[in-house]
Amino acid sequence: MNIMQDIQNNLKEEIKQAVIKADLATAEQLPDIILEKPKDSAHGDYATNIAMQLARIAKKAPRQIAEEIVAAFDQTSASVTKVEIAGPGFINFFMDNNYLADLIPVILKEGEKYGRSTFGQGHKMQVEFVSANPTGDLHLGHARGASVGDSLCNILDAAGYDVEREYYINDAGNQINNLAISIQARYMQALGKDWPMPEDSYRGKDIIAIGEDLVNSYKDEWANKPEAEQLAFFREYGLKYELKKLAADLEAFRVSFDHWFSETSLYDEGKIKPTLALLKEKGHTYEEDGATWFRTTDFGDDKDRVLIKNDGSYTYLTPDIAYHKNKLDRGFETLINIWGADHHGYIPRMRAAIQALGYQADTLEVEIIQMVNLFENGEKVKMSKRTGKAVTLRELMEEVGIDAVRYFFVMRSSDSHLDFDMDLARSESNDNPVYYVQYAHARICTMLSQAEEKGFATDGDFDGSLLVAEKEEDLLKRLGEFPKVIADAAENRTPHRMTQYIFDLASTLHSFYNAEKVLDADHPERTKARLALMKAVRVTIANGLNLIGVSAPEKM
RNA sequence: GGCUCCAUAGCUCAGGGGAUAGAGCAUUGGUUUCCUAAACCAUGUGUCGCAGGUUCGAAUCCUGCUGGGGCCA
Repeated sequence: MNIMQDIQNNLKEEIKQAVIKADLATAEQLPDIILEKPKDSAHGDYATNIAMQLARIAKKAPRQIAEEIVAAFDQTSASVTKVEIAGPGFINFFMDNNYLADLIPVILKEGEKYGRSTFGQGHKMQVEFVSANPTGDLHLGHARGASVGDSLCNILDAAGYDVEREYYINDAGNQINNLAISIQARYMQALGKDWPMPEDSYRGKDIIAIGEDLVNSYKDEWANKPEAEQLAFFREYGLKYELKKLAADLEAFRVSFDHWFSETSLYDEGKIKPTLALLKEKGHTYEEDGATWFRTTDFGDDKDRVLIKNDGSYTYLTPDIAYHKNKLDRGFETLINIWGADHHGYIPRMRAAIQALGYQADTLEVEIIQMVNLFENGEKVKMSKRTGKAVTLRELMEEVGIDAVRYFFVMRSSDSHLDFDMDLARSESNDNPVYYVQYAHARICTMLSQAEEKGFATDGDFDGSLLVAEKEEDLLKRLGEFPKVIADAAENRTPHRMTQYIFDLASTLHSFYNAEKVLDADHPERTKARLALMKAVRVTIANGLNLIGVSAPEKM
């Protein structure tokens, strides 16, 4: 049930009828009625530009058309109290807002389900995100990807899509060999040996810890074994250790995956060769210079790509194609990959692969997450991956708290660079948007418990018609928008809109709080109605916070 | 050199064909015998990077240019 949607659909239908009745256009000619919410409330609750759009079809001036529509418009059945024509031909509608209070029982009944809809119609999608190599700690970029990906999944789910979250483990490539030699070096160093870090080694703190762990468990047992045996062991040990740590860090960050997919399994289960054979069979490959090429230029890539190098080994692309084929074979209708900006160049060839496999190009969507810069004391924090001096997700969580990190990373549009202000995220002040929103929630909780203490009735029927103050109407309107905000954020893959919404809702609540008194013994009935409204706001803020993985504290 | 993201208030950013372009912060002033002042109210702020084009209408769409980030060669 979605009251706001019903009201809007009804209004659109009445406008349509009026246009036809006024003989301005036939039902076939009529474009979709667009209702927008004017920024200025003096322009009504809704406005439509239909008169301007019809100017060409009806061959009349927009304002003239608007006059005729208004004359034919049935206000009563559209729940409209006033209609105005304004500007170049906008028709502004002022709604009879009595229905608004009806939202409250609906919200209270639906509780944590409020906001959910069937908008996505169970469309099967898979979101692959983070997918960091198991060779080190998660850093800032992964953290942003994790926040955005998880929030997006929550939002898609709430909007009625059927979503699966997947993490792709790059456990087959050369990076795992580098992990093994890095661990070997740290192990030897932990034994007190003079062993320099190899050229391509990983230098994160986690690898040092692994070296020390190994010495504690095995003393120098592995130092004298044959090289190949050593490296195989370090490889296996390191992979297990890193994966466990990745999962634990993500879990702490309130991100969990439905499926961890191993690259190695593609080899073990023989998925690579059939994929290559399929591409060849469909005529998308050719041999040149001893290598096998994929003709991605047929699908808009700027040059063809090698699949099998002349030494017989695969490029990175080959298992990735097999992986995406596997995803599609699993029946997902849409694949969303969330990648860091450094991978954007990879999109055309992946898209080409999807098409070569016989799917529409837009079956694969790639959301690019732009870079994060960390600021502390007004200065950019310098980072270097090579030397292991990157700030890790775990450090960030400990430093500023999970709620702030999650909120800050979804606060901005993904395609903007993000300046992460450590001092702001840490600050327990009104500058900090996380606290601002959480405080609104806590504030309501306090009111509700005070109400109990003071003996106000907090349950049962209430008279919604007593909610007539301007700030009450503002709150109700915002509450009603929630399901649509979720659906819009899902459809456009823009989780940052959720932070905007809950910030606005919190702001409206704070404003109401300062203007009106809720607990008022002189007006018991109004108090009852306001308490019901407060509960509805509390539910909605909590649901909104939950969608972005931020807690809704009862006390602050 | 190719590709890509970005350019909007002093700062950080929303807005992605519609009316007088918004928010937070910063500035200045005010609000508490009263439900949490982590709050509220008031206050000024703009060549929407530049130039063309499409449109009844462009910050928004298209092209080019400039500047910055990133990736690739």
